[in-house]
Formats: sequence, C-alpha cells, structure tokens
Amino acid sequence: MSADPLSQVFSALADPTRRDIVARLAVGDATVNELAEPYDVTLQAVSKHLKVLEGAGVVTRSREGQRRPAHLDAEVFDLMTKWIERYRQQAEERYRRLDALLEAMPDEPAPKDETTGERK
Amino acid sequence: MSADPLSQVFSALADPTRRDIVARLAVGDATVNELAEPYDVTLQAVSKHLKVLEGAGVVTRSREGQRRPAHLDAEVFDLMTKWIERYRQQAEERYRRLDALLEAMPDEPAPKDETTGERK
DNA sequence: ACTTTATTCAACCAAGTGGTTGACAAGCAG
DNA sequence: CTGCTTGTCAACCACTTGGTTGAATAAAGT
Repeated sequence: MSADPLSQVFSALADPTRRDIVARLAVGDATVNELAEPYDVTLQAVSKHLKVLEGAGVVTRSREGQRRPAHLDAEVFDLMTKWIERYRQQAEERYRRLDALLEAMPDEPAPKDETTGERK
Repeated sequence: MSADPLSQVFSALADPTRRDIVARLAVGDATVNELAEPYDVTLQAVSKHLKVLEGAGVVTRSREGQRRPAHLDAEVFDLMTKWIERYRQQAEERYRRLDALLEAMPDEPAPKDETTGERK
C-alpha cells in the first residue's frame, strides 16, 4: 500500500463511480447514504469508494452527530494538472520544433529524425 | 473491456512506470528497447505498458523497419484537464460562496448548511 | 538459407480491486 | 433499556493487473 500521491489520485479518479461522487461533492457536502442513493450498489461499496478518495486526498470527512459528511478537497487536483500540463506542453513544444525543422530543410536527404536515437 | 475514455486515461497514468514512459516520450519518440533500458523489468512488461498507453490514446505507434517507435499524443490530456478543472473550480466557487455566507450572518442560529440536504 | 535483432502473443501467477453479505459500533428517539 | 438509523469492519468472490517465462512473428544482416 501507500503508493505515491500522484498514482493514488489518478487511480482514484480512474473509476467512473468515483468521478461521479466527486461531481456530486462539488455541488455540496453529502453523507454516504445520500451519495449511494443514485446507484444500485450497497452502502458498503460507496463507503469503500469514499475511503479511496479520502486516501488519495480528494475528499475529507467530518463528524456531525451520527452522520459523516464527505467534503471535496480539490487541492490535490493541482498535483495532477501540473504533471499533465508539463508533458503536454513539452510534447507540443517538441512538435513545433520538429515542424520548424522540416520546414527549414525541404530538400535534405532526411537524416532519419532520431530525436533520442543514439543507437550504438 | 473498453471502458470510457476518461477512465482509460486516468487508469493509464495511475502507474508510475507508465508516467515515466510518458515523460521520456515527451522528449522524443522511442522504441520498446530504448524505453525498457532504465528499468529492470522484461521487455514484454514494457510492451504491455505501451499497449495500455496506446489503448488510452496517450501514445501512437508507427512502423520503421523492424522497430516500432512510440510517439506521445498529448491531445487526450485535454480531456483530463477539462474534467479536473471543472470540478476544482466548482469546489472553489462553492467554498467562496460558503465563506461569504458565513461572513454575512455572524449570529444566526446556523441552519445546518445542508447544501444537498433535502432528506425526506 | 541461416542468424540476429526487435517486438509481440500466450499461458501462467501473485496481488489488488469492486462488489457482495453479515456482524458490529455509535448516536439519537421512544 | 430498546430500537432504528448511519456507517464501518471483516471475510469472501470473480475479475483485473503487473509481472514472469517461453514460443512465435517480422525485418534485417550475413
């Protein structure tokens, strides 16, 4: 257990039911019963999903009488967006470079374009 | 098989090795052998990872002699960022509203703040 | 034609996951 | 105290997953 935070968040949101729960919680805090209502799974299953989201830091829970409302804690999302944006931009940048390169030499004998290449 | 695209992308990136591969591919295209080199897993394992990324639309592959270079296709990332940003902003918006509400009534008997509430 | 290099397919295995049912703790309401 | 509501814990099951080994395919190189 206890994988790196990024893996946990990605993994937590890889489930449609869990993403759905996040969508609901974005509107407002809710209890397990309220969250389970739209689905035809047991309460325990939803409780498990909630625990996964909690473990990933997506959700926090409080105590309020016998209810334990779940609250969306959207800060961890930044972790993901930062990772994603980094490589998306890097890939796009590379694409632009290659594009410019191809445009700059329209008649060269095409040196195979091995960016990482370096085969021995 | 064939889960929704969003689940597939999230799931694909939930593995650290796979994220690592994406990071490498952001620098430039690479073959299975090149990608497998830094890890002490078998070639087949990396080939599987690549297939997962391909299935998620994160990576495309071409044929070039006997090599099959993998290329990062960062467009699907937009799908994720859109989803994430949506609920992050929604949650932050809700937070601001609640904050303003609490500030506006500093002595009310606190009507329990049930945003979804509505229990029958 | 034979060999080497690059990659995949197939079968298998241990561990993880999403779901279930059943028992149990913790609060309120009589 | 007794019961009802809300929620969790524990054990179990089918299926997926990341990994392995071994055989197979594909394109060169000799």
